[in-house]
Amino acid sequence: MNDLLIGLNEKQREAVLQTEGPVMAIAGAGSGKTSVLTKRIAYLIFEKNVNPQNILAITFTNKAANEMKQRVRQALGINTYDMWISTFHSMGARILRDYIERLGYKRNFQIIDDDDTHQLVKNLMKKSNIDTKLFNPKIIRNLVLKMKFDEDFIKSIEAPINEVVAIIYKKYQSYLFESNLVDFEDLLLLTIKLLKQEQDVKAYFNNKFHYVLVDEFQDTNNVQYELIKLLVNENKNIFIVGDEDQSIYAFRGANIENINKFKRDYKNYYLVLLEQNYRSTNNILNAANNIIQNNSTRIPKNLFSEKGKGEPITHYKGVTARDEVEYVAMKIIHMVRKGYEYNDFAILYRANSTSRSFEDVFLQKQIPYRIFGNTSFFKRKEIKDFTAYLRFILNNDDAFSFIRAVSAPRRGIGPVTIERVVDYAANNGLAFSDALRLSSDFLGKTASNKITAFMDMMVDFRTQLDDIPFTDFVDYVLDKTGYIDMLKLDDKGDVRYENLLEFKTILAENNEIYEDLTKEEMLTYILEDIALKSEETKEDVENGVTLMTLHSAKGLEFRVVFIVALEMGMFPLSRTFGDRFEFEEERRLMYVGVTRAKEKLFVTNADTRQTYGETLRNADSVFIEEIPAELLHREGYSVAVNRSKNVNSVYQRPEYKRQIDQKRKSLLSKDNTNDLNKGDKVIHKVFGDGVVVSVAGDHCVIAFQVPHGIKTLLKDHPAISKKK
DNA sequence: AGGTCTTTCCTTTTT
DNA sequence: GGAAAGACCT
Repeated sequence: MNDLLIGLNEKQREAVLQTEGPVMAIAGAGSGKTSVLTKRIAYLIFEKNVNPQNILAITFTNKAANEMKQRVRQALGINTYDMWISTFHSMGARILRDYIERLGYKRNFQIIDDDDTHQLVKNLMKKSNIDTKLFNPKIIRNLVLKMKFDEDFIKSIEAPINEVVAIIYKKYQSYLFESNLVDFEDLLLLTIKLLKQEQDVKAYFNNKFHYVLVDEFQDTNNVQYELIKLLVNENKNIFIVGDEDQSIYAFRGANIENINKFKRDYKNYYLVLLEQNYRSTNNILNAANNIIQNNSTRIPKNLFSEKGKGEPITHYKGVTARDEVEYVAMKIIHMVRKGYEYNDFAILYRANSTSRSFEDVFLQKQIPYRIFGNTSFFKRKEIKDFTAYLRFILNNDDAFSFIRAVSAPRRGIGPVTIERVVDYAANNGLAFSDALRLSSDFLGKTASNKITAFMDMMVDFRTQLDDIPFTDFVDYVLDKTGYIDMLKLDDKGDVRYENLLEFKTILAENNEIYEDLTKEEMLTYILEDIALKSEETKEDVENGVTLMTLHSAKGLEFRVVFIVALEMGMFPLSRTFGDRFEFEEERRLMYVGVTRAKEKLFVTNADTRQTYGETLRNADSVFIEEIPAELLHREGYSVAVNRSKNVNSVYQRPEYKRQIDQKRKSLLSKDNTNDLNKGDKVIHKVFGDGVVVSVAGDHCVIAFQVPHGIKTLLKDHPAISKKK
């Protein structure tokens, strides 16, 4: 048994050995948390003879769940197939798949993602004659989602928005139910409803899960907390690991208060503090400690390590954002020559959109990379279209998928016709599928013939699904629907076709995993997987630089980390400037980013950057300034400006000087001069109304209204005009 | 209904 | 600057 504990420090051992009763582990960044979790699972299984099926381990992201599975599998040689190591949402889906009929849904429910809910809310608003200009669908959707968590929430919304939210909430909920669809929130809320309502189901799971482990506890929201509480049985064997400094999901409702709730609900909990860091050098940790101590609401804590000081942190400031990217690429190439692997590098950014410029340059310089994030495979149009077909084949009441499928390619059934089917169903108390079948009763001949033809095709597909292998099935559907012909006219058709081929592979692979199920069940599971794992990457790069958001970097580590686009407005985001709570969350994100680095940290930014197609100058991020100067080594434009000579500076190279001079000239050539003085009111094309704070040379500082904040801009920029 | 041109909106972050 | 929605025409 001692093998298991080798390499653990005393605190870590406590966290592993204290198996009975509630345990709270406060684990600083890099303190070996994952290793503790895995070893705890191993200890339960090997030493306490706990059946793996009696353990529930919950994580936040798929990446974390996969990592834990892999660790358990590899390090411990345990098959994870029957083990419940999953995210909150996939756990919910797994429970609901077996019991959702008790709540009136059908077993083959499908999960719709956030993009879909957005679309749906918008459609419902239009249908209810609500002006989407007056009421932003995105805001309405968010309020509807909040109302799902708590119906009383409506009371806190002001008129007239509350009325809109009330109407849309009702329609949204019944639309999902009628279509047998479930959104991400439902995965948690319906599970809670189920466990509360059906005592035998609750008893089953309480009896099943003897040990519950929750990773990243600081990120739980109230609903997730409630769900955990329902799943933990009277033995209260619950183990939570968390670090309030790494709480970065408040925007999604994460509630640090849950730590206090835990203390109240599990009074005799055992506390373990893991403060020793095994990941980073002290320069990096000191930077992290210095940054995070600027946050007002936290319990002071200092990470320490025995790894020595290490290298200084490098701040590079590029002339342009392109220059910044080139620098990063150059550094990577140099370091690879010195013996680093591409895998050792991570580029972390605040917003997914930043990845684009890195992709461009990496492709050009042939630096292999892996990108995690929203340009997800499963969010691509062709994949969404095709899954819409699959979903509709399984469930003819899924009006949402019908609309998508029937319009790709276009086949003469447009919004007006669909609307009439939906209305007919609603007015006659029919299911959507029945209304489709009865279309000749209420539609013109042309329209109803088209619908009938489409439905016949779907019936055929349903038969073919059982009769032919998945790979052939995909070809069959693509061919019969005319999708292939449509792609031939699309200039991106080739890429789209390749993606669909990739999709075929995914189906084939899953075919093997779910071998003993019927085709329908198989497809249902696969579609569920796809809905929940929106973050799949193209895995084909074995050794590549990692590109990801700071959010998805949590829990990971890299020898070399670049935190990029560190400018006021970019990171921290300008919209957080006015809100201390949000601003401190940005800082925690920075803390997470910094503590990902094992050996070397680069913080980079640029003097000018294209945003919304305009060139802006943003000030350096405060987060750079919060790193003590003695830990920082400066390169690039910041040096050029501050000390005016540095041979390493790319800015010194004549071609860059020319570049930026030209850029400025071209910006100013639009015959725009603004006679601005402190206190003048201005209007900006993108940022709206603002007040001039100061003017210096060709630049000025303008304070814009809340979402935008204070910006430094070219005074004569054509987007700025003075208000009379 | 559907294709093309024009305008608008956009950048949080994840399941 | 680019995607997506809207306007306008066939």
